[in-house]
Amino acid sequence: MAKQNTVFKDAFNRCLKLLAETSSLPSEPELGTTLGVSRTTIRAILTRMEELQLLAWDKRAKVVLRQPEPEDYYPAEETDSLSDIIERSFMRRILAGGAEPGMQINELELARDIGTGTTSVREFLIRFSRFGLIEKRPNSHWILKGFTREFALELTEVREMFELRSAASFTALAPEHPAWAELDKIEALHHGILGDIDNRYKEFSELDERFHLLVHTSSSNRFIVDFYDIITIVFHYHYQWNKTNVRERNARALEEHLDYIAALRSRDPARVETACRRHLRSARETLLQSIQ
Amino acid sequence: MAKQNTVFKDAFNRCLKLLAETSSLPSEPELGTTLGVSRTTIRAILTRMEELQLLAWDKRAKVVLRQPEPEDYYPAEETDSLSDIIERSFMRRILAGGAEPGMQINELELARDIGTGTTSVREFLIRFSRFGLIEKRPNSHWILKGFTREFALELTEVREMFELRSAASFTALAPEHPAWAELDKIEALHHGILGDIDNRYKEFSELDERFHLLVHTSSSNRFIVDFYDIITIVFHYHYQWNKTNVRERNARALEEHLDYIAALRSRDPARVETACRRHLRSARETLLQSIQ
DNA sequence: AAACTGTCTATTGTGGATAAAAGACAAAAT
DNA sequence: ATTTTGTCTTTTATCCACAATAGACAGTTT
Repeated sequence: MAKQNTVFKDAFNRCLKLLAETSSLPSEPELGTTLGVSRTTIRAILTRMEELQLLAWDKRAKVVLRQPEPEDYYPAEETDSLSDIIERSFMRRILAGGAEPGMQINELELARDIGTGTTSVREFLIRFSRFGLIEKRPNSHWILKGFTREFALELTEVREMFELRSAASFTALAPEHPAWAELDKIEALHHGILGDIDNRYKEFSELDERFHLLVHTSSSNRFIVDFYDIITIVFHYHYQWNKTNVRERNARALEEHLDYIAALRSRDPARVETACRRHLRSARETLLQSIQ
Repeated sequence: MAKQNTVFKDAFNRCLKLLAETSSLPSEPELGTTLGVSRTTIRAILTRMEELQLLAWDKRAKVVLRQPEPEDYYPAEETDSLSDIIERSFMRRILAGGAEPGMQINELELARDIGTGTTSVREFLIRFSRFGLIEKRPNSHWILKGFTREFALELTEVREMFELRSAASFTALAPEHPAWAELDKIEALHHGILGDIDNRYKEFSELDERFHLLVHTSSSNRFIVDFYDIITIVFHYHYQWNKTNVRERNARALEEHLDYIAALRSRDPARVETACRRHLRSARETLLQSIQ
């Protein structure tokens, strides 16, 4: 099947939303910038819109003919990139199906299972290996090192070093640095969620990532920022399978965040360190609890 | 050309050395363990040795017929794995040929240049990307972020955090832990090289890696140990192109190491920290000097 | 003059094919 | 009863082909 046209389908769906809001579409380069794709893809989208009688297209004139209907959209399953599909499949496999440490991982079997070529699986595994959960035996299989207690402890040890350092450098940012404005927005969201915690506690996960990423980014160190990818993926999947006391846990974490944010604002190093340590300790406990 | 038989050729060459030392070779599984390859490869080696009239092989009997000659060996160029070749080629390219930050890296062009398929180049770039020197634009090229001063500073910042932490945990190792014995050996090598520094200063680079890896390993943290790969590759190539004052620099580093080793032995945290910091500072200076 | 479109080329993402290498299993040898 | 060998199957490493996507350039429009 060579390359899949998920980029086209996803951009097409997003373009339908744009189309719903105006009577004519802008120029091809402008659309390309807006949707983050090349002109080739834009032109494919416009062609398809013409076919569906959504648009009358003649050079610069791109007149909207009708509102998009639900059936004009490509189904959501078809817009996921192959690497996302492989990632989800793989994570489900190693988290669900009795993934004992030491287990062998077989590229070919994985590929057959997911219904994809070996090349893509292989590239995924190479990319994934930087998370420290799998290891390659050259000319042979991969080994699953497992989502174990040790893994969680090693991960959080580094996380704590990096976040303490980043939090310290955060206080040194100039007052006009955009990070402070972002911090304001994040704080406001915290209050918003806490004010309606029973209905909105599920929004925490995403906000958590946004907040910690902001802190890490202020280190201006690519290794620290890149490391946060590992945290993200681990917590992302962790949130999906540990559902005990989510509401209470999240409420507590939100309070800790607010304390942490106030400490950052105070620019008092000792206070920042205390607040940061307290929050990281409870985050670690939460993670460890979910393991066994 | 499908897969290259570099595993076979390399193992064959190593097997010739074994053959030179005995009158008959051991069993197939035993050879496999010794050379780190499967029986399939061992049997290919034995077959080849028979063809070259080096060996009379009949089941368990593997009688050496003559000593190997230089022409029995496969040439060294043919025993390098493809990924090693790609790595060297790539590093030469980005270090030599005016590698400005922001430059685009083209998989196809790189592959043509090296004379290999695109898949292997792609996989190399994915693996290499964890070193933070390149970055992928999805559906498009890679971008060289460059071996810049910022890169070196970010690298050494993390290195210092990790090494200080590792050095501290080193002092907590039980006296019977094998790391202490390895430390003894490393210390002896330091004295050996310092005693004949004019002739042996080039041995420093390898010893340096061995010493720091030992320290990092004592952290028992996979992320810290894995990070040392980045240091290794950067210093490896760094040593190849910065040749100014090598003798003096290495002599100084050896002295610093000895001081650092003595501090580790003392198990005095403050002393360890001082010695470690001093050495890391001068290592950073050396690296920075070579950049601009 | 600047931005846009038409057209064409080059590169990336992905499946498939194939030689090399690993490894499974039964029969044979110690 | 192990260990070794012969044979066979499976998997990995690598190249190649091709659709999707990006991107370049010249001609056209505002």
